[in-house]
Amino acid sequence: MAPEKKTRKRKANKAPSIYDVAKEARVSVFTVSAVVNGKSHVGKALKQRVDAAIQKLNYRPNLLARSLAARRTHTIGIVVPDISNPFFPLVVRGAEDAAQKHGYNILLCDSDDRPEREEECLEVLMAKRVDGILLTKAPGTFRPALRQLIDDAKIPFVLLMRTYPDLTKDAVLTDDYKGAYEAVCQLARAGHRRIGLMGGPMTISNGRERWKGFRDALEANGLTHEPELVIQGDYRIESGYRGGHALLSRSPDGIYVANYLMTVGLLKAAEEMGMRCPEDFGLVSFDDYPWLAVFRPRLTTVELPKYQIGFEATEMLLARIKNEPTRGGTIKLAPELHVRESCGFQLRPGKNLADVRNEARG
Amino acid sequence: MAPEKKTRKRKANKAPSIYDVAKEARVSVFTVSAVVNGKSHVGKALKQRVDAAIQKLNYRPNLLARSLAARRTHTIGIVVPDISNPFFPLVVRGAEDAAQKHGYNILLCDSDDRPEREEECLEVLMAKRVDGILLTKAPGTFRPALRQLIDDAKIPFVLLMRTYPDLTKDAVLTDDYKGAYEAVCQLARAGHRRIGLMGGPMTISNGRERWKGFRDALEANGLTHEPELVIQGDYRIESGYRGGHALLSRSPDGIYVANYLMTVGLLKAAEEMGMRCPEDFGLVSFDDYPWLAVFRPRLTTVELPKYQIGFEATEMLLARIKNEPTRGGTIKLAPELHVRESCGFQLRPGKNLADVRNEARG
DNA sequence: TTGTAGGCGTTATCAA
DNA sequence: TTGATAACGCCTACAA
Repeated sequence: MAPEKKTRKRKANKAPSIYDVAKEARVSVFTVSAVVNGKSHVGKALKQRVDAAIQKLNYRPNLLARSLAARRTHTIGIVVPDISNPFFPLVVRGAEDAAQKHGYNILLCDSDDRPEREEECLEVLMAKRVDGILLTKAPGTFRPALRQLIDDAKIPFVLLMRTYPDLTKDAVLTDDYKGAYEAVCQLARAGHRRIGLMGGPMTISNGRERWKGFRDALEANGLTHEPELVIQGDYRIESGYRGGHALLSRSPDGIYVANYLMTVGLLKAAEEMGMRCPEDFGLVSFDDYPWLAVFRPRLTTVELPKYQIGFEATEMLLARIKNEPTRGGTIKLAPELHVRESCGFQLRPGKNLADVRNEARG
Repeated sequence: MAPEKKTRKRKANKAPSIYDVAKEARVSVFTVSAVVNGKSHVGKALKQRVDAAIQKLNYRPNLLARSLAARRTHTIGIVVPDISNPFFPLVVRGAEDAAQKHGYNILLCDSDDRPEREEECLEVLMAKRVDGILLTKAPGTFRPALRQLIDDAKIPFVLLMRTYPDLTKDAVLTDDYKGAYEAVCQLARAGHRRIGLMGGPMTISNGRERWKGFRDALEANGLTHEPELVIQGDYRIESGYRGGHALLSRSPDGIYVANYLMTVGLLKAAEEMGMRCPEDFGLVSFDDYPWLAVFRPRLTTVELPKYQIGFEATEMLLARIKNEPTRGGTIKLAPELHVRESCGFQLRPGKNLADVRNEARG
């Protein structure tokens, strides 16, 4: 028996494949592939036939199949603690813009800063064969099996906002030490002496950095470090609220809060306690937002370049993916102090702080 | 010549495949597949051998290959105008939670409300064979070729926040008409008579709905509709800022703003013009956020259940994907009025509005 | 219950 | 320049 030529089933009301195009144009699939990808040189005539067939069938390559064959998905994963924390949307937007510029897409995951969920996210991202991962590391270290998986996959990671040296040195951070240092100096400059800290988790690198900046700034300003004025939160509103109650009851005259959500919680606590900012306490917060310029109290903040973080991290990741001779490593972006009323800068030296407060009250 | 048995190359320092597991466990790939997917009944002994092999090799199925074969990616696409608009993160979070619950992931795209970008997003999502798409439609209609693609792909869509009947009736919306109506009624209740609108684009369904609600509420309260007090923006800060300057210069005593970002812009304009809220104009805004309860002016808002929008839309989409006998159709979620000081409710009837204003000024 | 072999839609290798 | 055909890694009839 003569071996019949293998025939592909003709499409039955499903999306056309490269075979359908090849048949329509009376060429081989190779030729179609070459035309579609602009590789190899295809003769004018053939190319036109192929283009016509593509047009006629409204053909679009199946990127899944392409990814499987080419071992490249043109998709990157991004794991953030919580996209609904207003800090991250701009980071993600920066990442998306950079990715899109290079023809990549973004698979988004929220870890809620929980190690188990983070692990699930990473597993599925790797199983879906993303080309690289942007990670804002949750507290804790990877389990060995996961670590093994990551090593086997040889997939590049770039860290966002938080270090995790065991995994990689490639990271885009902000200079949190400096930011916190400047925040506290601003409070000191405004005349505050008993300065409290509503800080982040010490299990997170930037929680530690911000704490160090706070501590060193106290010292540099000749202020004493009072342990009871230091509270550790988890960057969520609720912890800022509870911490705010505790902290404010100890009457600090200035407070540095390590992120925006905790500031919101703390202000709620202040209100419940009938304490006003900046009349009763000065405040400097991390993260700035457009609306902070129009609401009162107008917050003095240390702005972090969120968009840039996402954008540069993605550029770095793509460079790794494409194996470009890259300066990877750790990038530290500069924070920027936005001075507004909440720090109490109106209360300048020369005027006694207590007096000004009484005026404000009266 | 005896046909040699087809042999798969052994893994050379790359992720183990189902073949490697099969070899290790001395079974066929079918058995491995059956064990991994929990289908079919596999004998105790074999199952144990397979499990051991999986463990030993730290095997994870390649989801790309699975998707190609099973024609199901367990990934859904979501297209929003801009994830950095604070309205959308919670929507996306709701979608992610629902998706994750069912073992799905999310591919995120920003359209910037530009039709060309929206088209690119949709094309690539479909090319990557997502199982379904959540879409916040940009203004304008689809080009025929895109429409063709969508029809050919037979992929389910669920619309978010904005209708587009030509595509599908499946949508999760908010009752924007009612929300706007109530917002304006609240302004009227607070004693305002010349009420202005800082609205959204009339090219977007909810822009029209909110406008209608505004108009009808004016009429229901016996107020006249003054065209010069109606301004159309695009839901961005900048348009609220420009519109705010224009609108405030016409001295309305109450303003309804159709979204949060435009409110931020309008408040900035007010500040530049030296006008205070609520003393100089009452304000009701759409969208609520946790921080609006702690900053001044405390905004009266019409809250939209953002998280629920994303969550329910995803549930609906997944029902379609799984071909469940579903009540699809259009869901309208109820908005919720949060009354705070910005609307001027302190200025109750009985007290003359102008008088109260003078008090506040004095 | 378990194995064999073909298909999913590309890319990539090697001849022609 | 082109074409035939084997990967890519998994699922799934159909057989045994």
